[in-house]
Amino acid sequence: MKGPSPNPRLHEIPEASLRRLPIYYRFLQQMVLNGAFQVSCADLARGLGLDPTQVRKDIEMTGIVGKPRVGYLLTDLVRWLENFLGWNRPKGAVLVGAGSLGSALLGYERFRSHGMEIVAAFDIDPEKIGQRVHGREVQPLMFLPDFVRRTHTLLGVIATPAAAAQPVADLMMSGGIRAIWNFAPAHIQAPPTVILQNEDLYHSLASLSFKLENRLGVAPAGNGIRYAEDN
Amino acid sequence: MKGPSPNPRLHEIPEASLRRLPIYYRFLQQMVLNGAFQVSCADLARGLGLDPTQVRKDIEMTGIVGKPRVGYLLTDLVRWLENFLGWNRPKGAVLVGAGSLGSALLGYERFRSHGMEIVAAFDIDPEKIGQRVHGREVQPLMFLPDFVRRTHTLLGVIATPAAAAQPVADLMMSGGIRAIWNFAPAHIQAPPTVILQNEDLYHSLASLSFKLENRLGVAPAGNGIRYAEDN
DNA sequence: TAGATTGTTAATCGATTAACAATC
DNA sequence: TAGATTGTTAATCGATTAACAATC
Repeated sequence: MKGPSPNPRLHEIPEASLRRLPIYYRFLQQMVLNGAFQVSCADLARGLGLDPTQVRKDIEMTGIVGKPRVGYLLTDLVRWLENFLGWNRPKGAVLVGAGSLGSALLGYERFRSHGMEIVAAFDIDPEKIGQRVHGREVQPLMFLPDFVRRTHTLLGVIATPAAAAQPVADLMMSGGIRAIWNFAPAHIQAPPTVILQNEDLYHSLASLSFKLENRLGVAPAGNGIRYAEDN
Repeated sequence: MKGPSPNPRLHEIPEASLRRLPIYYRFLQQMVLNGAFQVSCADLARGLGLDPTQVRKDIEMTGIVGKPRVGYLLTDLVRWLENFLGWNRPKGAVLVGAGSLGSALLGYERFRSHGMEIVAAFDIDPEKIGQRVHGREVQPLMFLPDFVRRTHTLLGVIATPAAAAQPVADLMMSGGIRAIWNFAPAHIQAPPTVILQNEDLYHSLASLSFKLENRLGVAPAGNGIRYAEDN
């Protein structure tokens, strides 16, 4: 068995498929705990209530080869996915914004086994600077570019208020950050060379609120605001 | 001007479009602050660096009618979007899990102006029960079904460890919860009558980690784990 | 062998993008 | 009027789903 071979079409892998892999991964880990030692895509589809063809396509996309009529060796598939996603090679990250969300993120110990380790935290608030949050001392924001440059950190996490997001992103990029995980509810402008991933909760909330009213028919009578011009 | 008319195809509105509306909304609010009073889709596209046709389609989808050569009255469009998304009709929600993430979510005051108000928090940990978090007293988890039934709450937020997610979801549904916003890294099984929205950070991390390595070429030499069978 | 599963190709579906007519 | 923008239809693109051959 070999590691994933260099795939010339790596950039063509659909985002949606990438985001489903952790679902499979978690289910596989559960199977390991349950003492299983092999697994088929059909097992995965059944267990998770997903479309079998989709699961097949997603797994196939990672390049692993299975055995017809058998499936995959469980531990092989788990390690394959870890390697495919880079979860066995944690990448250092800096976090800006030691508020409640930032502190919560600093407490996510399992980020490390999922490809990311937050190695330093920064804030602009003198009250927060110097405090220790989950074992890391909050540093002054102005130290960030130098820190990033010195440590060759490529990943930045933004957990600031909306207004600070763009300046913080600029500061990160000035130090050499190449990928930004943005939790602030703000649109960040960045060159296409920088990977930008937004985790804006209000985006989700828009979808959820809309569905709740329209799919469940929960909206109040009248179903709308009234304008003066209404008759 | 009238509110959005009943649209027989509401369920066909693409998720992706729904999730872009908050981006426009925020930009429009900024424009209001800047003193503008009208706006075209082209303005939005330019300002946000998005495809103009896509912005047009998204805005049109909400059913608002504009004026050729002019666009939309800024305040009209802002209110239209608020109404379309249900953001002017906050829906009560219960939260389970008063850990660091749950506490952070309880602190999001602007959820209320985005369609959701967390009206109660629950936990199973005796240490947490009775504590006040951002003005709400943490109640014993066992009180949840009755609370939900009594208050006709339809929305549930899960911010528990993974293992608790499914039982908590079941408890919520037993009380009448119809939509679940799940922040726990776990796959939840629910009937299709329940709206389920997962905010699993590890899904995002999978995508981010993969892109960082493969789009930026950051993976270490060898680019893979080595198995004993390797030559 | 029979049959379940992988591997692969084709068909469908839906979202994005492009083109163009209508309008103020 | 001219021209920018809305409104609408068509074309493209990509992801999902279906079909089927290969394999152990």
